[in-house]
This record gives sequence, C-alpha cells and structure tokens, in this order.
Amino acid sequence: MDEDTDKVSLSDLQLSIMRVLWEQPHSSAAQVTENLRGSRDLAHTTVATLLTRLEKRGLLRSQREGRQIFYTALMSESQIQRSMLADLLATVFRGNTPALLSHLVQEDEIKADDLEKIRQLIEDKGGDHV
Amino acid sequence: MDEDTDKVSLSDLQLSIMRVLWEQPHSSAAQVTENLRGSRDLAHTTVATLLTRLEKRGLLRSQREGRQIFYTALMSESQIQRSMLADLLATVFRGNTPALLSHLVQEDEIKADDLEKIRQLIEDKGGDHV
DNA sequence: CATTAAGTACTACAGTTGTAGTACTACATA
DNA sequence: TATGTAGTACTACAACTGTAGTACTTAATG
Repeated sequence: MDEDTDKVSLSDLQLSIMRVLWEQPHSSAAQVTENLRGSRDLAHTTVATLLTRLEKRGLLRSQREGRQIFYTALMSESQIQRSMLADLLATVFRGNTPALLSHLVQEDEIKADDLEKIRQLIEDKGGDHV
Repeated sequence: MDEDTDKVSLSDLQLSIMRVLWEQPHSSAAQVTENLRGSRDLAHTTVATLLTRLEKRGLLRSQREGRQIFYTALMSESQIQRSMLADLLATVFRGNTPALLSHLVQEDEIKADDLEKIRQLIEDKGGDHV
C-alpha cells in the first residue's frame, strides 16, 4: 500500500502504451505495436523495451504464455490521471486550485453550462457521505 | 511568436528556480542559491548550471554586470501554469475537462462554495467580451 | 602591481527516456 | 529432426536532468 498509490508520472509515449493496455488488457508487444500503428509508428522492439521498462516500474504485470508475454496495466487510467493532476496541482500550482480553475475558464474549458455538472458531481459526492 | 507560446514543461527543480526569479527578478546565481537554501540545498555551481540551461532553453534572459550575471524569467508563472495545464489536459485527459474536474471534486479540491467563484470568473470573462 | 576572493564556464557522470538493432530461444512444421 | 519464424532479451546510443567539481577570469585591495 505504497507503491501503487505513489506519485506516478508518465510521458506521452508511456501513456500511449498504457492506453492500449487499458483498452485491451492482456496484450502482447506485437498487439500493442499494431494498435499504435498510425498514431505512433514504432519498431516492435521499441514497444517491447517500453513494456519491459513499465513492468520494471511496477505499472504493468506480465504473464508468459508459451513464447509470448501478455501485459496488463496495474493502474487504471483514472488513477494515473488523478495522480498526475495532483502532482501538477501541488508542484506547478502549489495547491492553488482556484488558479487552476481560473486558467480553465480563461481557456474556455469551463463554460457556464458546466457549472451545473460540477454542482451535480459535488452533490453526488456529498450523497456518498464521505 | 512561436518559441514563447510553445509547450513548456518544467521539472520540479526547474520550477523552483523559476519561482525564485518570479519573486525576485534580476537575481544572480548566488542569490538564487541563497533563496533556495532550506528547501533545496544545492551547490551554487549546480544552480549556475541550471540557470545556464534554462537560458539556453529561452526561458531566461541574462544580463552581465561586471563579473556577475543576473537572470530574469521570460515567462510568467501564469504562462507556465497555463501551458503545463493545457498539456496535462491534452495528453493525460485527452481534452476531457469534465473528467479533470471530477477528479478535483473527488479529491475535495472543489467545494460547493467554489462554484460561486467559478461563476464569477466566467462572468468576468464574459464581461471582457472575448 | 600582486594576491585573493567571488563568480562563471566547462566538464563529468549517473539515471531516465525515446528509439531501435542484434542475438538468442522456442514453437511449428515438413 | 532440421529449419524457418515469431517473439523476447540484451545492448546501444543520444538527449535531457540532477548534481557538482575543477579550472579560469576578473574585480578589489593592500
């Protein structure tokens, strides 16, 4: 209960790999390479290297089946998002959430219509009675 | 009109340096080192190296005065924040702002009271008539 | 003018990341 | 059983980052 919940920071490329695994768990290097074709044209050995490294970091689990190795993500996309957002908020914004929100508003990422959704989120959460 | 507005991504350490320069523009390496003492105890040569690298990246401007060099940030904290938030939103959340907001709510970063502030922000922005 | 002190420039080195090649292994199939 | 082939393991290398040492320069001061 320390390694998983830890700060995780993934590069763009690493995220691409994870994303494939989130969509299709239990994928082999070849399958990941294939899935990435078009957006990211990488040599399959490159993908294999990336997978190995991610496993070493404890983000993936591998299962050997015959000559093939299948990988599965150990953290969900949501967990990664949460971790990386928390990190950004802490380091770049130094906990200043309003500043972060302000930027989103400024960039037109939050529109007036969204307020109702946010309120709903908060209510749902309150309903959970945390 | 391409280098400044570009994607900027700074590490924690790099941010610390920038922060000093935001608070006290026109600082020398020694001054930055001194400012960082306590939170980050770095050799002054380390700080000098960092400053040089940041300048090479175009994030700082230097002015020599006698034997000393004074550095000043070329991007504001706000610009960096905006850039890095936009990057996170694009890569980690793939543009899914509601997901990002949802995480903030879940983490108790947005409380019911904040809604009014957000609304205000949006109104102010509308007032600007962009 | 000689010496010191402060400060910068250059070099270094290990760890991570992006990227991929080469070598090795094992399954299938003739 | 021999051989091709798919797939993994290991090695490599450049760029960037965290970190700092050494060498060089210049201002000050006796």
